[in-house]
Amino acid sequence: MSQKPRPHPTDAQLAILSVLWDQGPRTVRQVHEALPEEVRRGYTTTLKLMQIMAEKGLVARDERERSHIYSAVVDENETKGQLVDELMHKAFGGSAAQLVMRALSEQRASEEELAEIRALLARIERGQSA
Amino acid sequence: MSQKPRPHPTDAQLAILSVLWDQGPRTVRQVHEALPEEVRRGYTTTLKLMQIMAEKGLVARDERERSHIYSAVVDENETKGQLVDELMHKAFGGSAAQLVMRALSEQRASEEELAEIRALLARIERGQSA
DNA sequence: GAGAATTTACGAAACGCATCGTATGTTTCT
DNA sequence: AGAAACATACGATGCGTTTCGTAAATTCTC
Repeated sequence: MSQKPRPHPTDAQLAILSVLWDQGPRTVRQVHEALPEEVRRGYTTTLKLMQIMAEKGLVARDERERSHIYSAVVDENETKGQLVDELMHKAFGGSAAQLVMRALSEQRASEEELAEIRALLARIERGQSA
Repeated sequence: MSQKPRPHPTDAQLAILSVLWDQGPRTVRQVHEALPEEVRRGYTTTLKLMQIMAEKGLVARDERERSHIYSAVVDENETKGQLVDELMHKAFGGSAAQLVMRALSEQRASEEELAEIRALLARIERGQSA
């Protein structure tokens, strides 16, 4: 029950993970092409990053084919939760409410999104306890 | 119309800014002591960081006294908004709702906080804000 | 006034990460 | 077979940040 020393993903790594989360197991080439232009560099850069990520256990790779196939090891929700948690503590003293309020002020959410949030609130409220 | 190239604060810098936001203008020594133990290093480290932050315009300093007095230049809300915005784009495809929902799942908010959020939602809904 | 304490300034090292060039090996194409 | 395309491996470099040691100046204390 010792906490794993989880090195949280950097920006470049997160961009790669996002592709793998979205599209499932992919080759370096496929990931490279799928990266948003703003963050896409040379091919070997993507390759190197993914190799390092494999070393760190962020992704796994299947070497049976010539073009290795990479897949995300870390869980999408867990990772995003970590990032939120981190920001929450770094900038909002651990208060979820403050972060939420800032987020809602930052960018207008759509009607559907607002409805979703309201539903979630209701669910939390109902389940409350703790 | 050109956006200022705002170099957003790093973790160490954010910790310092947080002290200045909380406590107002302070000397290096005061900031240093106020830092949470987990992030506090040597005194000259804090000093150097604050000097660099001054160069970058994140903080201003008043040199009239021997112990210079530093104060935050960047706005608290704006900076936190930036950080939220950044995470929102990096990890949630720009969707505020997704970030909000993840944040609410991450850590239970208190009754008061939930009420605040509900109120904010209502306000957004009604007035469309802006 | 001498020595301790405090402060700023500054240089240097350590570190992590991103980026790329190049080498080397494999597959494909004609 | 030979050439071109493609893949991995790996070393090297650059960059920004953090961290600290040390020097120099000022203030405080006795």
